[in-house]
Amino acid sequence: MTEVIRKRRKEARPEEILAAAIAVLGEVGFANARMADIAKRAGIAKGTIYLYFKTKDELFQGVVQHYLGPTLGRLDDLKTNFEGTAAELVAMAIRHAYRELVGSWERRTIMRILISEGARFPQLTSYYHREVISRGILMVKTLLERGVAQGEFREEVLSINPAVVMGPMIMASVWKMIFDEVSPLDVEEYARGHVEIVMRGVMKA
Amino acid sequence: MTEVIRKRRKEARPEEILAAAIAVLGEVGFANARMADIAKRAGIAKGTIYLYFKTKDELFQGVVQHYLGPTLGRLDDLKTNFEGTAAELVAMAIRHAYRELVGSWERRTIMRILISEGARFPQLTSYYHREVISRGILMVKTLLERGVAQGEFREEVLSINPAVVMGPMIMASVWKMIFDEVSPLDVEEYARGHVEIVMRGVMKA
DNA sequence: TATGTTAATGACCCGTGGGTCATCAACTCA
DNA sequence: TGAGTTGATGACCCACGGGTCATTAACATA
Repeated sequence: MTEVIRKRRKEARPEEILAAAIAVLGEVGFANARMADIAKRAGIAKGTIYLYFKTKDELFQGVVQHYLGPTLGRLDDLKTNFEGTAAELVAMAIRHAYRELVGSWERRTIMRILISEGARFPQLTSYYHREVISRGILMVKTLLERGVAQGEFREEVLSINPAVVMGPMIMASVWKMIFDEVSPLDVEEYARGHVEIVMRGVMKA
Repeated sequence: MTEVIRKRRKEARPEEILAAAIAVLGEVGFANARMADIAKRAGIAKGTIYLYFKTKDELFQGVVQHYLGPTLGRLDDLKTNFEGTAAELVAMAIRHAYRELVGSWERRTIMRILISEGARFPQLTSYYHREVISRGILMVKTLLERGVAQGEFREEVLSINPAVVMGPMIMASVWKMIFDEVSPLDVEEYARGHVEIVMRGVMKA
């Protein structure tokens, strides 16, 4: 008869549970993730999760907010504080976005689950769109306009859907999620290609 | 007491079931798709599905093969039979790919489910990679080489990962799957932007 | 019309997993 | 140190859905 040892850690629990949750979600997806497995990974009993999150759905919502929150806003700083050519700024922004979105296993996982389960979580989908996608698009738009204003970029680029510029990044994210085993992606090299083709596609001369 | 009317349609069943299956899969995803719903949509009883497909997994495999099969190979014809500038050919290839992949609800659905459930179907994932992705990449690579050989494209483009060129298309696909409700995508206009930026990014002068 | 064959049915079985709650133990404070 | 509070536990409950199979009815054949 071994004694059952319990630990009371009201403060630390939520974060521990979120960490365990995204780990399991990333491995097997939302539908295949069992609450019991998340609990096991967090080193607690299943019931404990329900002390902090009412349902599985709410736990997922917690995961999204926790791991997406810190990203937001950083991009904005870049563009206002930077002095230099628009070209340099664009290149820097793209690399930054790769680091934040493609380079983060957690954020790739969130994106993947929103792709698969998005219809069941419309509020999270629009949250993601509002906080990540449309911010990114706005940023691209702003940078392109700046480049045109400074005479570095062609004027026609203003008629291009800014999402096109972000496109290759999404592909890289998708690739790392599903094809990396069969054919690993060198993100560094890929990102260089992305910057290169965008720069050329956008600049005058 | 209404009579139960049964129809015997051994030949037509598999295709009817596959059609019902992809419809349901596209609406709710693999994990949330119930065999009973697929049966209902096909106008048959649940047990009937199992006369033609051993398991749910196998049914999904059938869906992928059925709706992906016809795509393959068409792209190849394009490049061998076409006489013209490499630039025209690239533009045409991109537009063609949009029509085939982004424009088809069924193929977007398959891609979405492979993203979410890919880990559970490694053989399907590698099938998709082999038959769709790496073909696309090879095609891009070939076209770029041709453009360089004909002196239309810059030589540096050969060092760019061809997947970058396909990237925006993947984004369009993802977008239509999850964000179209909150912010609908004009695929035509988006594709034009894609062609434009790639052409500029790739051509000399 | 009778008989055999087989496509089709749907009630049923049962493993699975989200969610509950009576019980317990860690900690507090008097 | 004893009573009260509350974080933690895990056995249990039960809805759900994949898969089965005895039964039924459509069609062929003679």
